[in-house]
Amino acid sequence: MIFIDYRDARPIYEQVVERFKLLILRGVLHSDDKIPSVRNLAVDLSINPNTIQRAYMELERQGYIYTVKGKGNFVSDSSQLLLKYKEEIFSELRKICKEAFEAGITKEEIIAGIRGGEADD
Amino acid sequence: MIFIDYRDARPIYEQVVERFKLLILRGVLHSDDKIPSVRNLAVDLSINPNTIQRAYMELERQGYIYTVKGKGNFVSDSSQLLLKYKEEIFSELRKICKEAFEAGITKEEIIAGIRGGEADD
Amino acid sequence: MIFIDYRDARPIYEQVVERFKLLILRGVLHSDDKIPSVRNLAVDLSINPNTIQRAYMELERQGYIYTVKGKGNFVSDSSQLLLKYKEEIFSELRKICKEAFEAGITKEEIIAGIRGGEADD
Amino acid sequence: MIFIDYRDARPIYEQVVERFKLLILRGVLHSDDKIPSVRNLAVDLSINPNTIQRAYMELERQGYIYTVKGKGNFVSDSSQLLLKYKEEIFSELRKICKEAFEAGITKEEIIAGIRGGEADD
DNA sequence: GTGGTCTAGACCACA
DNA sequence: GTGGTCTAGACCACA
Repeated sequence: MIFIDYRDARPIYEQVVERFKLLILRGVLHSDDKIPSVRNLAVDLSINPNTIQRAYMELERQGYIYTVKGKGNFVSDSSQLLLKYKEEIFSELRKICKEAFEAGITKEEIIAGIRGGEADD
Repeated sequence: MIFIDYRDARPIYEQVVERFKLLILRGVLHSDDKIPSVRNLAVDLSINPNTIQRAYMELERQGYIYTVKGKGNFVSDSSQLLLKYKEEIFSELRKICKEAFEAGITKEEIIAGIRGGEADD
Repeated sequence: MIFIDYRDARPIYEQVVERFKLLILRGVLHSDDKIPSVRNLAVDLSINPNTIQRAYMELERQGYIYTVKGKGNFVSDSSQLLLKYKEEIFSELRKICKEAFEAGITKEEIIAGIRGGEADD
Repeated sequence: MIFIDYRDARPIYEQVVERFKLLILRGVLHSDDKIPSVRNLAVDLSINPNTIQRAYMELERQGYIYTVKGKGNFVSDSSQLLLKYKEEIFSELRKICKEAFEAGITKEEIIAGIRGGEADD
């Protein structure tokens, strides 16, 4: 369910955060589902529990999971999350578009680039 | 001409690289213009010469400037640069769009977001 | 009568303690009323009996209930309890006000904030 | 400037966060002041650098400091911070007042308690 | 078992 | 020197 890409330059905890966000946003994980315990996931991925702990802390801070001490971590009510995530994505997009405009790229060029670019992956 | 934002989380050398790229792409700096010496710029910005050196190395690697030993650093022929920069921007855009698609955001939503978002700056 | 909010960051036993305190202070439970047995409540709430046991121990320690071996747990004489509870609340309030004063917030600002804030619930 | 109270039940990192918040809010530390490096403060307080690191991360997340990699941590522009902190305090106050109201304590009692309570510390 | 905090210490990028 | 990430492992509160 969760995997780490060691060629990815990003820190491990950040990758873990992103994987869970996508699993939740795409509806693979549902509200109140229990996610793996810090220790279990650490063993599964062969990484240190502290790193998982940090990822879970961040997921909780961002509202994707909630923690019940002594019980485990659970998926939050996801209804609001997709909206928030879209806002994040759009904010990133706007930042890059701003850069693009500064370099003289037009809005139309960008839209054309996106129109054509989806098949890329 | 060049300034540093210490509140920006990015490393200083990266900020310096970006400023020069934009100055060149927007035509403020022209082909074969001499840019400040490593030492002068370091003094002007009150930062370590190593940091400027690194930024210039990166700019040279990316083809934005060329170095003439004993003479200084000069802006490259910019005709190809804008195309290359656009490719970089599009590559970043595609990366984010990919994330968006993975979370179930549609191409139309993204385009609408960009259409509306330009006034932001 | 008693419920648990798993999204509440506080430990479960603490939530149970608080619910009973409020039920007693607000007169829903009266002196010498029998409260549910540890086992029954544990089954009802689907939680570990140890957790209920711990909550009841804490309620007894604070004087809200008393235990009769072989009979069950009963609500204490509540006449003194409200006074004690008010003292607890005031102590918490004073702690926060102290923090506020340390940050330069004035007594008047606080009182104004409370005056206006009541409608919040 | 910073000290730890080992009798305080709160975690060390939380105490460090609070001390710095108060120093900044009260104007002891000013915008762009450098705060001690992670390692130095760890040595001074005889605690682990990771604990300080965590406190600084939290201070940055809350907007009290900003980090320049390789340079150190610096106090943010504090003009907005006091407002935000007041909101936090008022939110806590409202939560407790709500509890108080639920137990039948009146607004007047609370205000009287605060009026009289300031001298307490 | 489960998460939360902390210590001790390594290695990296950046300045 | 300075922060960022990570490992290894301890001890605690809670369930």
